[in-house]
Order: sequence, then C-alpha cells, then structure tokens
Amino acid sequence: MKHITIKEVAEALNCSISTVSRAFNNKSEIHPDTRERVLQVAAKMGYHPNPIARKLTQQRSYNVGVVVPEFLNPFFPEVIMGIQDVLLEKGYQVLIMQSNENDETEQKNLKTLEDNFVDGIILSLTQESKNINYLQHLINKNYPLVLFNRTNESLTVSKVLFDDYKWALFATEHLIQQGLKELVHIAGKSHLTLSKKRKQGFIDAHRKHKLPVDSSKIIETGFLVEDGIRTVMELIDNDTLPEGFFCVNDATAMGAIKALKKNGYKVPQDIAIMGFTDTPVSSMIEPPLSSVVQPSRQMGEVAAELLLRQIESKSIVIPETVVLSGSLKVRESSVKL
Amino acid sequence: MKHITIKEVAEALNCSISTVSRAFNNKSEIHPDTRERVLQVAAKMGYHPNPIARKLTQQRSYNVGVVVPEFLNPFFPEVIMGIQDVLLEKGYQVLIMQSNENDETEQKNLKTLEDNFVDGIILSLTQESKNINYLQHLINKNYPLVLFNRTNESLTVSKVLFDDYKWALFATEHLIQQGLKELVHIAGKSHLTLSKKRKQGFIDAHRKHKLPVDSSKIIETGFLVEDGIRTVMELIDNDTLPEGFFCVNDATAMGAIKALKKNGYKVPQDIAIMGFTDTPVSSMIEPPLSSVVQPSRQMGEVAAELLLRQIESKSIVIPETVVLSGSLKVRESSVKL
DNA sequence: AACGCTACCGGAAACGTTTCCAAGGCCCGG
DNA sequence: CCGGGCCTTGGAAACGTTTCCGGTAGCGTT
Repeated sequence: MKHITIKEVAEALNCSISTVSRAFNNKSEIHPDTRERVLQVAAKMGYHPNPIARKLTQQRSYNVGVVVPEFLNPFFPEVIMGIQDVLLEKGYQVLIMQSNENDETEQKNLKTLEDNFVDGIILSLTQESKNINYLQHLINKNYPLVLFNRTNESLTVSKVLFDDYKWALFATEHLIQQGLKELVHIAGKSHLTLSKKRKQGFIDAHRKHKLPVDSSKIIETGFLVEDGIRTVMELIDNDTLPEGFFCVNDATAMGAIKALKKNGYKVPQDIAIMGFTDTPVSSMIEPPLSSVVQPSRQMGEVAAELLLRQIESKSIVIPETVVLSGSLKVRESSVKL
Repeated sequence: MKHITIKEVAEALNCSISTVSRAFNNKSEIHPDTRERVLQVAAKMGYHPNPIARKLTQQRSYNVGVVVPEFLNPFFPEVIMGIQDVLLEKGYQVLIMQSNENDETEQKNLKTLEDNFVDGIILSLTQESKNINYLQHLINKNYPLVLFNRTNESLTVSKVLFDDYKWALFATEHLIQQGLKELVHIAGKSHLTLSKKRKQGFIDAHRKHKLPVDSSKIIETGFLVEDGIRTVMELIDNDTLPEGFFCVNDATAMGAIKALKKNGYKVPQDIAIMGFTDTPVSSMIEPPLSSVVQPSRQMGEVAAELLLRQIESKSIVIPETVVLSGSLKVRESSVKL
C-alpha cells in the first residue's frame, strides 16, 4: 500500500522533480525525448501522480457534489450516469448524496459538500425544500451551482429543466382526446416549479378544449407510490372518482392503478391513467402505463456541462436555463378502446 | 470562493498554527480554555480545515470506492445507501462507479479508483467478470477490499453474501409444494458464486422431494429483463414450457411474465413464477411477483464495516465472510389456486 | 568575437495541514 | 530554594505536487 513518489522517479532517472512533473503535465517546456524517457520509466515503476498533492497545489478538489432527493427510482440514477459521463472524462470525481426527500438532510448534505471543498454542486430539490436561504448563501458566495429537474424560480442560478408545461398540456390533451371530460390531476408539492408547470399544463389543456376546470380537480400530494394510493382511496371514499387521472409522476400513477384495481375498477376501461417520466417499470405493470418520456441521461450531461463552465471560468458566469424536450409514450393505461 | 486557512485563524488569535490544529484534532495536548477560544473564533471566521491538506499529511484519501454492475434496479442503490450510512459517519467519502455489466469497464473503474488512492474498494462483480487477475493483484498488494453479492470463490478476500443456496432451495420447494413437478431455472452466468448457489438450491430441492432434475431444466442467461424474455421465447418456440419458473432475479422473472402474457399464457394459472431479490416493483406488476427478500441495505452496512476494519487495522486482516439471511415473500405469481 | 535569444532544465517556494521536538512556565517535593 | 517533571505552547519538518524564476548551453547574427 506504499505508493511511489515523483522523487523516487526523479532519482531513478537522475533528473530533477520538475522535469518529471513537466513530463506528466505536458506543458511542453521539456524535450520530447526526455519526456518520453520519463514517461517510460515512470510507467515501469508504476508511478501515478498523487492526486491529493496535486489538488493541494492547484487549489482545486476536482470533486463535484450531486445531491438528489432519492435514488431508488431509476430517474435520478440515470441523470447521475449522465453527469458522470461528462465529469469523469474531465478528471472530476462525483460525490453523490441523497436527501431522502428530507429538508434537513438536504441542507446537511450541502454543508458536508461545502466543507469538503467540492468545486461545484449539482442539485435537485427535495419535495419539502424550503431552505432556499442556504442555497442563496452559496449563490452569493459565487459557488458553482446547477439545479435540475426540481427547482425553485426564486433562485437565479443555472438550471436544467424539462419542458413540463408543454408535455403536461400534451398529456392532458391526449386524455381529453380519448373522450374524457372529468379529469383529476394528482399534483406534486406546489413550491416546486415542476409541480406548478405540470399543473398549469393540465389547466390550460382544459381551457384550450373549453372544458371546465377548477381547484377541486387538482389534488396536491407527494411523489411516492403511497401518495397515489392515498389520494385515490380518498376519492373512492368520497365517491368522487373522475374518468381519468393525470399524475405528476409514474410512482403516483402506479399507486393510483394499484388502488383502483384493488377496489375493482378497470384501467383504462373504467378510468384512464397517465403518468410522467417514463421509468422502465412503466411498461412492466398491468396495464402498461402511458407516460411522458424525459431525457434523463441528457439532463445530467447538460447539468454537468453547465457546471463545468462555471468552475472553469475565471469571471462570473451568467446563469443559464436549458429546457429539454421529451415525447409522449402512449401505452394501454390511457387508451379508451 | 476563497477559503480561510489555519494560518489566518492563528493570526487572529495571536497563537501558533499548531495550537489551532490541536484544537481541531482533540488530541488533548491543549488547555481546554484555549481550545474553546480557538474553536469559537474559528467558527466565527467560518474556518474549516482543508480536507485535502489534511489528507496529504495523513497519507490517506478518506475516499472509498464502490463498484457495482449497474444501478438502475433498486438493489444496488439500496446497498450503496447502506454503505454510505456507515462510511459518511466516519468521515469517508464514497466514490460510486458502475460497470454496465461490462468486464472492461469494471477493470477501468478499479484502475481509476486505485490511481485516485482510495483507501479501499467495495465491489460487486459484473456478470461477465473474468478479470480475476486484477483483483488478485489488489489482494496481493494488501489493498483493503470487500466483495458483496456477486463474488467468485477463487478469491480469498472478505465477502458479504446472501444465503443464496438456502433461499433458492426454499423458493423452489415452495413451487414444488404448489404441486408443480416440471420446473425450469432461469440461471445467471455460472462463474458467479451466486448463480452456482441458486442453481444448487434449485437442484437439491428436487432431490429432497425425489423429483427428477437434469441440466435441461437449467438455462443459463443474464440478469436483465430481456434475458428473461429471450429464454421464455425460446422455450415457447420449442414447445417445451414447464409448469413453473424459478428465476435468478426479479428482472428475468418480469421478463418471463411479460413474454408469457404476450403469448396468451396466464400467470400463475398456466405457469407459476418465482423471482429473487424482491425489488419494490415486484408488488406493482401483474400478477404481483413472489420473490426472495434480500436485506440489501444491511448488506451495504456490513460490507462497509468489513472494509473499515481492514483500512484501520495496521496489520493484515484475515478475510472474513458474512452470510446474511432473508425471507420468502409469496405473492400471486407463484400460487396455484 | 561578442552578444542575445531560445530551448531546456534545476532549485526552491508554495499549497494547508499534522506532528515531532524543543522550550518555557509552573508546581511540588526534597 | 532548587531541581525535576508535567502541562502547554511554538517552531519547523514533512506530506507530494506544481510552478515561478533563474541558469546554462548552443546557436545564429552582426
């Protein structure tokens, strides 16, 4: 477990440390022949520059923090894979933290990352996220920061978003085109931009098709399977089931389906369901779930690139918002035969 | 983005760097009063010891690498959460890498981690993993290493395993008790211990109940949904479908169900299915999938603790194998009514 | 022949800690 | 009253790099 140092390589080569360093850093103040020789000997000795020492002189940690609300559903893992694709390539390490949809954990995670001198942070807010203050503090310090997917509009910071409004509108329209008039939107927590946008899309689809819509058709809940179940159960108890549901994500949609089936309703014959995000399981459940496809991996890549730009620029970078588009995957759960 | 250093704190306090350092490291060679004063001023100044400099002197990276084959299914994320629970607590950072079930990527990941001077590695082999040599090289170097879930018996190294044999036997027995005689095991790649164990459990359950079993009943394939689909498709084409399937994991089981349903077979009425690992989706699909419950989070915790023991011990640690137990979750897919 | 320029290289400071060693002050026992 | 020991602190080396600065050799120019 003892590692070889630059000094030992220099001694073996009978040259100075600087020369060895130069050979590795390719800064061209070195004769190509020497460079070659150094590299060869170093390789033979199994030398790798100690990244820690390197980071110390360069005053950079080459670490980037990623904070997500959870990673049991495949959406966030896929985003992370996109992030890693870009950052590992550039020599950065990615520290992944998850907040368990919990406000305090999120803040603790951010603190931990800050204390660890990460060069930048990529973040998706928890559904409870109201600790905008801490984020504002980071922004004020000019800390490189990118938010994705779940954001809050009061923060002026780089963001990578999905065109939630548009696709919520399309998805709702799709339900309307199946001849459904009584729809309910199972919505996410309203302080997240994402929830607002999807809700607005749902409302505007009604307007566009001259259908009545009011707040009774929108039920705010969480992002979990249980939230979907609970919501539907309450509607059943009140005997106020609609003809179709547009759900804020696949998990709540799956919960809705589960609750409906358990109570003897048929999907989509009795009630149609539309999800959002299109997780791989969507196609596995019964009936296969219609959903909005989000380019999760790409979302990660873009977020990483925005962050890199902030990290590597000397001057202050103007926050930038990238909006990605998706597609509609119609399966059985939303189709009236 | 400029950080406060220990020097500035020392100057503000009009004391030496050593004193400040001591205050933070609690090594008690310092007067409690001074310690208190230092800590207060440091906190007021917003000082945090630079972890990079610290790592350099301590000759430790306080980084631990985790390599998993994939993390789209929830099993590995859950294990990782267990690992993080333990390691973050102790001040370690966790670098997560995924190999995409690909041999070469796995080796590259290990190299990257080694080059980054991680203090230890926790690993689950890819299904293709035959690059035992590289692992052996790490073991020989006495590099702290723990394998979990997917291992290879030729490596003498600490391992955290699930009692695959026992639960495969139980799961198969459960199918037999449903009155089924013609079973097929959709198995994983045979160089993984896990595959061998589950296969042996399948075989021994037959022996125990005096049922014939031969290699034609065991079909080796991968760990993905597609592998399950392909396997069942071939059986349908050959008109050699059994009465029940015991699948090496939930993904292949879900693939099997999908393929069967598409071809008009009813699960479990025509053919019963048993999965393995019990991912959260199991309960969502139609019919709900019976499966073996694995304590994934605990697996991560144990792996992390085994690794810590290796890292923090001065002398060589004798490899240790921990075997965890689980339970059988019987849902509809395996129950003959 | 003297000069300057370029190409290459070595020495040493710097990065921010930890930790070893030495030193000063104080208390206590003789 | 003095010496030894302990408690607390300061100074400085060390960790393994990068990078600035200065130096030398060789070459071409006048």
